[in-house]
Formats: sequence, C-alpha cells, structure tokens
Amino acid sequence: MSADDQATPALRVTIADVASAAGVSRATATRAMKGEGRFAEETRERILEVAERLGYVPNTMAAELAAGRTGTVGLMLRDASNPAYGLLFSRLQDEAHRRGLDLVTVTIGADEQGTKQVGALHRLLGMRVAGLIVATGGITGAQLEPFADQVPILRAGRVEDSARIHTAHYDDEKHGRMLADHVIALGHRHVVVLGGSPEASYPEHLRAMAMRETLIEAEVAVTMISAGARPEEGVDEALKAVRAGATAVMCASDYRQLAVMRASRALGLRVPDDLSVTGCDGILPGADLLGLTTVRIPVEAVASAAVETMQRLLTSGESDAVMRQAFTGELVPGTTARPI
Amino acid sequence: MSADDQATPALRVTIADVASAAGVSRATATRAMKGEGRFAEETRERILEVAERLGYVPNTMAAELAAGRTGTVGLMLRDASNPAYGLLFSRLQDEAHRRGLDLVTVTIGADEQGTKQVGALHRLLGMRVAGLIVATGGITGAQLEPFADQVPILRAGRVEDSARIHTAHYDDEKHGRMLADHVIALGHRHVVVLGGSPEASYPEHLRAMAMRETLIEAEVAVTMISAGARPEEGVDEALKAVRAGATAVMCASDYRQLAVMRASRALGLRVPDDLSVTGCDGILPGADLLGLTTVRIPVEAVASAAVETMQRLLTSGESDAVMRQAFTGELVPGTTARPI
DNA sequence: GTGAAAGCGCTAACAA
DNA sequence: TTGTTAGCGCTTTCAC
Repeated sequence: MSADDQATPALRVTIADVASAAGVSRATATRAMKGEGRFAEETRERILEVAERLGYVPNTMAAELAAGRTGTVGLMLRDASNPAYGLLFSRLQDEAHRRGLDLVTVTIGADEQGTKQVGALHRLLGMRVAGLIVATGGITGAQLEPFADQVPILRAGRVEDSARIHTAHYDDEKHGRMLADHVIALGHRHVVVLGGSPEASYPEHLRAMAMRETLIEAEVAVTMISAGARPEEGVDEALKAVRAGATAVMCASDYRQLAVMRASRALGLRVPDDLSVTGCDGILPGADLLGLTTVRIPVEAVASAAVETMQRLLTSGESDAVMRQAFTGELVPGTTARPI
Repeated sequence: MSADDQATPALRVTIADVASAAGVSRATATRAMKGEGRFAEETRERILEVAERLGYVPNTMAAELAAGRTGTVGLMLRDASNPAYGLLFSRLQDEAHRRGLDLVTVTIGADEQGTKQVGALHRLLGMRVAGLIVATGGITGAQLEPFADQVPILRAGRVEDSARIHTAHYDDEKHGRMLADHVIALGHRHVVVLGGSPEASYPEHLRAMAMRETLIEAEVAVTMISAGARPEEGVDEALKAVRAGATAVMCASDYRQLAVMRASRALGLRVPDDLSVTGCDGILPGADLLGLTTVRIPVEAVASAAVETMQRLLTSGESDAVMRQAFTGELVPGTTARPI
C-alpha cells in the first residue's frame, strides 16, 4: 500500500479524516489519540500511524472549546529587552516546562497606556486560559481583580495591592535597605538616591524610599531624585549633587547605575575614587567585570514560586488562601562603591 | 454568600447572554459587536453597553473556530535570558503591535532535544495561527518545511537552508569578516578564533568560519577553537594559545568575550595590553562601559523586516516568492582590541 | 435591520 | 471495545 497522495501534511486534516482513513469513528480516534478511555491497543496503533501519515495536527481551539477547559496558563510580560525581565521570562518558561504547564505569552510595550494592556489581558482571557501570571506593572490590581474569581491570578516580580491576587515577588524594600546599610557601613555621610517615580517604576520607587528611610535613620544626608523611566534622566542632577558634596549615588536600578557611570566618565569623574555608585538587579552579564555594587535579585526563586503556586491553584480547587511570597536577593559588594 | 453575581464580570458570560439581555438575537449581537454587516446604530450602543455591564469577554477559541481563521501570528522563541534574543523578542512585539498583528509566543529551553521543540511547533500549529515566525535554531528547516504551504513561515535571526521558508537574518559571515578585518588592520599576526561548534550555535559557527577565512587570506596565523554552548568552554585553551604567542582572541559572541576577559583578569593578563579580545553581538547594556570591541547586530532591522514580510505574506495571497533578507550590523571599535 | 439555522473540529456521555 | 449523539460559543449565509 504505497499510493501516497498524502505526501504533504495538511493542516486541514481533521480527526474525521483520520478516523475514516483508519476505519473507525471520530470518538474512537479521539480516545485512542489521547490514550484515555477504552480502546484496543491494536486500533490505537493503527490510528496513530494514520494520523502521522496524514500529518494530522489537532485543532487546539476546537478541542478546548469542546472540552470546556484549557491546559494553558497565560503570561503577561513586560518588555523583555530588559535582561531582568528576559531572565524572569526564561525561568518562568523553564519551570513551567518542568511542571508540565503550557505557557502562552503576550507582551505589552512599556510605553502604551492602559488600552493596550487591557487588550492583551482580554486576549488571554478570551483564550480562556486556566490561569494567569502577570509579570508587568503596566496593569493594575484593580483591573485584574474582577477576573480573580474566574481564574487564578498571580503577580510575579512585584508586590500586589489587591487582596485577591496571589504574588511571588522581590522584596524591593529589603533590597533598598541592604544597599543603604552597605553604603552607610562604608562611611558615606551625604548620599544621592536616584530612582524612578512611582509611575515610571513602582519597584524602583519602593527601593528608593527604603534607601532614603534607612539612610535618614542613620543620620546620613540624603538628596532624593525622582526621575522618569529613561535611565539618563536625573543623572545630571545627581552629579550636580556630587559636586555639591555628596560622595555616593545610590541608583534604584543597574540601568541608572550604568548611566551614572557613563556620565561620570564623560565628566572625568572616577568611580569609585571620586564617587561611589550602587545599583540594583545584578542581572547584567558582565556586571562582575564592571564590578557593579548591587543586589542580585532572586529571579529563580520568584519564577519557581510563581509556577509552583500556579500549579497548586490549578489542581486544588481554586479556593485557596491568597499567597503572598517575598524573596530576598543577595548583596554584591563589587568595586563601584568604596569606603569614604 | 450573596446571590448577586450580576455585579461581578464572569467569564462564563456568552454572547447569548448579552443578546438576550439586550433583547436581540445572537447574530445581531455578533454583528454589532464587531461593527460589521448591517445593524441599527442604536441597537449597537445598547448591545455594547450590556456587554460592558455583564463583563463579556468573547471566547476567542469559539470565534476563530467558527470563523475558520486566526488573527494571530505564532512566534517560536529561543531562551530570552540571552539579551540578544530578549531584544529581538521585544522588537518583534513592538513592530507587530505597530502593524496591528497579534503575536502569541512559545519558547523552548535550549537544552531540550527535538521532542519539545516539535511539541511547541505543534501547539502553535494547533492554534491554527495565521503565520509563524521562528526565532530559534532549535528547530530545523526540514521540520518546518512540511507546513510551509499551509501557513507562511519566516525564520528570524539566522539563515535558513530550506527553500520554502522566508528569512530576515543577520549577516553572520559578514560580521565575522568585519571583525577579522579590524583585527588584521590592527596588525595582529597570530590570532585565536574561539567559537561554538555548529551544533552548539550555528550563527557562531558561521562567524568563526568567516573570521578564519578572512584571517588566513591575510596570511595571519590562526588557532581555531570550537567549543560547546557554555561560554567558559575553550577559554583556557584560548589563553594557552596566547601564552604560546597569539596576540588576539576573536570570540564568536560577546558572552565568550566576557568569559575570556574574566579568565584573563584571573590570570593577571591585561586587556588590551597583554592581549586583544573581540566579540560579536553588541547588545549587552554596559558594553560601552566595558569598551567591548564587537559588532552590534541589527536587531531592529531584522525584527521590522520579519514582521513586515509576515504581514505582506498574510495579506497578499501567500504565493509570494520566498524572501531572503540579510542585514549587516556595525563595527564597534571599543577598547578591548588595540594595535599590536 | 434582524433572526433562524447550519455548522467550525472536537469531546464526552451514553448506548450498542 | 466502539459508535451515536449532543453540544462547546461563535460566525455567517440567507430568508424575513
């Protein structure tokens, strides 16, 4: 039997084609293909072989529509060009793979206003995903909340204000404190804190506020600069403060730290001889070569907690208590900050 | 528990609910919602309002199943923890947004063997995506080809051997040549080329071979090292060659370059005083501060060509000629390579 | 301008 | 063990 008019797989092949080619009914074909229910092993092999030969690819939409459930978890991601998010994305995927969860991802440009974000949310909800992991600050808890009793929702990476949404996040405040303690221990008495405004980056804001508070408690003079999203913003102002006597610039992210180092170099200021600089994230490949003083955020821990929690929510009826898990990173002393 | 579930949006709301609440038929509701076909403007407003109030979220699976087509393009991505892929991902998303295409992404761990990769491919195909952009080397042209006449397929980032698959890729060979020319111009006469094996990274392999060829043509002595995927591999061997007289190490990626710099530092070798080092990618934030001598790959151009081409394939009947577009990056002289 | 009805491809009882 | 029969939620002619 080698009359192969079916040499090329066609996506139009339906289970009905497979069934009739194998001489069985659609129901039998379905059961055999997924190995559930009762069927003769011999039949199964024949069906599988026919399916293979015809290039049958099950239509997921139809399957899930009929079954009334989805096997996939939706992931809303922030711009992956930031290595911190890229790595989180990567680790979430790995962990999901390991646990047998399928992830489907949509991302939203950081610059978009609410509209697109909600559009992306609706696209995922429209797919009737079984769960939702949100790894972007662009969408608020309030926007998510209405759907929280339809599908388990977990925010990954940053804290969540809504009481009905689970989280696995970085302990941004603690990170801010760790860095501030380090700078204090180095003996700095006048420090610039350069962070994003709450709207630009809430995590950065949390870090910056924690730094500020910790520094003030230690009676260190603080110059606060709240900048926009672009890392270059506020750098000039920070260096102005340095010329006015500050000895260290604490940045709320590695990106800003790099911007400060760049600008310092351009002005002939040496790091750490003329000023100390710290960041936060510790994800950049090459951060070690630059000697960045920073905190390495616990991406792996957050990713695995996020996926693990999601899986639990999916299996055990979704009536669990709301999970809120914070993870602490590690101080990387580096060489961009030195004793005064 | 109160019996008031009208207030909370429910994913279970179907268009039938909306229709009956608005006192129309499902057909009318559909038309009004998408603004196609004939309907009274007044009716439309009423329906929209009801839908909003009920928290209606259209079931995408049902819609696309019924309509027999999908509005989304599938993206297969390689591990986004590599900033080069993270950035490509990000730019592809941006460009797709701009052009009104919806992207749904699946990624595959780099370590997986064919099985998972094919699984991911089938998941996308199962969703009956309208097109496919493949940005991972983990899946071969041969595996893709069978589906090429069902759905337009475009490979982004690296060259494709299959004659039926469109591409928008980096000109890896040219990049290799550009870097080699630079090193030759600096006067190096004995150079180590450190790249990945073809299996570990095909783009790296192409770059390394082009470097080798260019160097040899200029009668430069070349020591080739073909390493595995991990950037540390082959570094010791490269430095051994340096001690044996080589004056430059040309790496096929920035990652390897960083590894070489790290190891050099550990051994007390200074870059570029004791040896020159080059890389390739130029994507790392902070690459400028490290002064990496590299080629900045044209991620933006590839991303926008990829999406543009896909959109064209989607609109104009998919019988277009196969597109093959190569993009060249820019040499970044840096300070890690200096004249001998 | 609107509604009735016939599916899209698949799954899941329930019979046979 | 296998086939029959309803749908899943939505779109889309084609009458009204």
